[in-house]
Amino acid sequence: MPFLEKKKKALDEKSPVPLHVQLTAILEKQIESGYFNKKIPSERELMETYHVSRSTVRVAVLTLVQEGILEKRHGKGTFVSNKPVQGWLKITNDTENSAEQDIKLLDYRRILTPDHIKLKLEYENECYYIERLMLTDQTPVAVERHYYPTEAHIKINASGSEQIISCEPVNKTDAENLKITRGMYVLSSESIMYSSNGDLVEYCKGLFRPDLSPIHLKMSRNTLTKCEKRYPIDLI
Amino acid sequence: MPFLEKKKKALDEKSPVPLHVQLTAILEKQIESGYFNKKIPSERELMETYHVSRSTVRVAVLTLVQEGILEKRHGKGTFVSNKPVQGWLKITNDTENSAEQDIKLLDYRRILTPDHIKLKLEYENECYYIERLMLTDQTPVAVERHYYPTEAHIKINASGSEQIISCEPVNKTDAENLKITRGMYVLSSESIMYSSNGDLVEYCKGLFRPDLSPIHLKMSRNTLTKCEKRYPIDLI
DNA sequence: TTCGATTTGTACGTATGTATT
DNA sequence: AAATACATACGTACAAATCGA
Repeated sequence: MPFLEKKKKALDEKSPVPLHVQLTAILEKQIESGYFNKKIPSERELMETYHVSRSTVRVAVLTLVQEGILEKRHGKGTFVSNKPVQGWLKITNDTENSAEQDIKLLDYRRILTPDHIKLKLEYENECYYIERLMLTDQTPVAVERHYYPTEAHIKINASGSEQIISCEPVNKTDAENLKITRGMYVLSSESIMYSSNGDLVEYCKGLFRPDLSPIHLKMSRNTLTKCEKRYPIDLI
Repeated sequence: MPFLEKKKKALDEKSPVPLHVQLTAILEKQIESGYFNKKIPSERELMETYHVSRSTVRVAVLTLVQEGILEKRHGKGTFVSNKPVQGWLKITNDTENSAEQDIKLLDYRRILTPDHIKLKLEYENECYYIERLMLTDQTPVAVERHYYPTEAHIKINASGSEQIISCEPVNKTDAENLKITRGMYVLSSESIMYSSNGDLVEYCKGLFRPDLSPIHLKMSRNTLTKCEKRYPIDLI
């Protein structure tokens, strides 16, 4: 029987896995569990808690910064990032930033999960449904349909997503909303977002007028550098 | 008149800009100029050359590693990355990896630059033109049209790109090649790739059958994690 | 195969600078 | 002005991977 060891957080110096990797893992778990509200302990505090040097702490923290999980602010501290995973597909309304953006709520209710969504929502029977019309200078440019699991936390930050882009003929209602003729095609974007523990957070399907809102990606060697904005999702 | 100073590479300790930032800039320039063939000097050599500590060298190199410009290999050294920027849009042929991929060359010649491309190719009068048909299991799924500046180096690595995705009605020839009926819509992807010094390397327009090859993006918080493959571009 | 040399990885320590509160 | 937090920079030492003699 082991001694009374309540200090579960301790690094194993004899382990072949490096100290900074162990520390990274501990921090990541604590962050996921919501143990830190927004700010994590300072480098000095982490040094003392885990009996490691400052450089070890810095490497561990840096790893999580690179993964987008933490953010450092000089003179202030290190904070849990609330940068969501969404926001990579920039809708380049040809009319530039000066344009007036607007969102019109078309529908919002709790519904029985449609069959074709069920698979993606992990077979939940009910879900929340939001349908919105996006406008730029009073011109409709997109329709978005969001589906959320009923027990999902509101305002959770997604940590991963998948997106499938295609095009398809528009149906009657959407055509009317987008003010285009029936039979025209629209750009479609299906996206599924996951939380850090793998749960599904949201399924969304967007239909875009290809003439008014193509999808614009800007990339450098390692990352997407400029696809800042998707329409924000503010749950009521 | 300045003294005879051939030693252009020296860091300014009194400068407000950190040493590791200065070193990063020097290395980046040398890399771009092709000064290093593949391997850059070891950490020890850089320490001695620039009279800085190992940690300073490591920070500078790490910066370039994060930007995807360098790659480290334990026990071997640090190397100039040749990971190209292309290869982010994964064409998810619904028929999986097992499927037989094929490319049919439709056209390849030197042409007068079409007007609508001229702007993108920086007003060059002539360019190389390649038109290819992509097939999966003998089924045509996409048409790609590549335009290269005539004096561009072959097999250069792009370091940045922009991509615009939309959809449009297909013309007669493309419809025949893709074996779809005229009037149908296709997914279109315009992409422009730049070299590290900002020169344009390639302009490409791809037309995809939306039913057979939607565009699939997989993302984590900071990066695209799984959009490995675009059709390889092997110049004859 | 073994051994040494080289190179990056890990980890410690110390000191000082700069931003924020 | 002082305390706190991260940034920069120096130093040392040993471990682990690689390669060639």
